[in-house]
Amino acid sequence: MNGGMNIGEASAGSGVSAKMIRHYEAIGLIEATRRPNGYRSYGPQDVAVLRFIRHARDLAFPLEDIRRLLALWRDRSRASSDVKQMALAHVAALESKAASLQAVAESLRHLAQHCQGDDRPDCPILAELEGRPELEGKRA
Amino acid sequence: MNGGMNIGEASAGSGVSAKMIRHYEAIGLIEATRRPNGYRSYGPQDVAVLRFIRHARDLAFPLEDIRRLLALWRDRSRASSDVKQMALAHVAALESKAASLQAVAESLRHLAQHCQGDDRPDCPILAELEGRPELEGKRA
DNA sequence: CTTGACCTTCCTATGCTGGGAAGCCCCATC
DNA sequence: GATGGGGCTTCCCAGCATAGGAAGGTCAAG
Repeated sequence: MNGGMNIGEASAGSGVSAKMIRHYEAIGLIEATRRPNGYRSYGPQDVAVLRFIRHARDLAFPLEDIRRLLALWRDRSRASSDVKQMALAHVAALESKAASLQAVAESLRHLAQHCQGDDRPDCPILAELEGRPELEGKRA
Repeated sequence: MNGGMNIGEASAGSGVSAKMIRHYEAIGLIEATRRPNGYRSYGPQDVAVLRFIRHARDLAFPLEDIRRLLALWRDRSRASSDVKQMALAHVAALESKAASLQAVAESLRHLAQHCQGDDRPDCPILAELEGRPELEGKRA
């Protein structure tokens, strides 16, 4: 017990898979000291970082955001406004995504509503997908 | 004018990028006849298929679903119930995804609400991300 | 010493789309 | 006829975050 967990223990203690821990290291999100035998070694502080990352992922922050959040987290002289700004921007992105999914679901549900759903082949859903030529030029 | 559009025209006429048309062919979603010089050639029917695909993508159907939708579309003896079932399952998936995004946004918004957002470093958002150890074992 | 659990790296896949390079084809214009 | 340019071809790479697996090293217990 020279004070260091192997990746498995760090994983169990943080809820981040060993696979992901290595990945986060590969992309420079975290670092790890190595034992003489090449094994990664983690201290409690490292595990705290991993937990932080997982929590942020649970809140659907992209890894690039997390990189900045970590920097803010470690910077004891940070301004909370910076964090809040990131959070709110992220909230906006999430809500926008949610709204557009909801909108699509909505319109598809309407289509389905008009579909008999019986043994006959007539189906407004397929008819809609088929669509009129529409002369539509540009796609987003 | 032996009756055949090149991929560029098919793209313009369907709203599907040439890149994607080739990709759809590569994954076996569509086919294409070739001219003697190797160029792909598309007829109006092919363009209709591409439009169908694009409409389905606009409704966020995954390509595997589209594969089945295309089969149903072509099958004149299909039962509309099959289509409706797929559509409703997809609607459910979309709404579930939207709801979870919304839920995450919600909780993050609450966190942000309690953050002063000023020059001081105190930030409940970071505090939450830091989190208590929680003894949490398994992650989804 | 063997076994087995753990660790290492490296490659692959997912789902959908875009970007770009290298090279061929064809038509119009000079 | 030669040249230019735009379209076509294929193939590779990128992202996002995660998981799976292969091949091999390491270590502790039996």
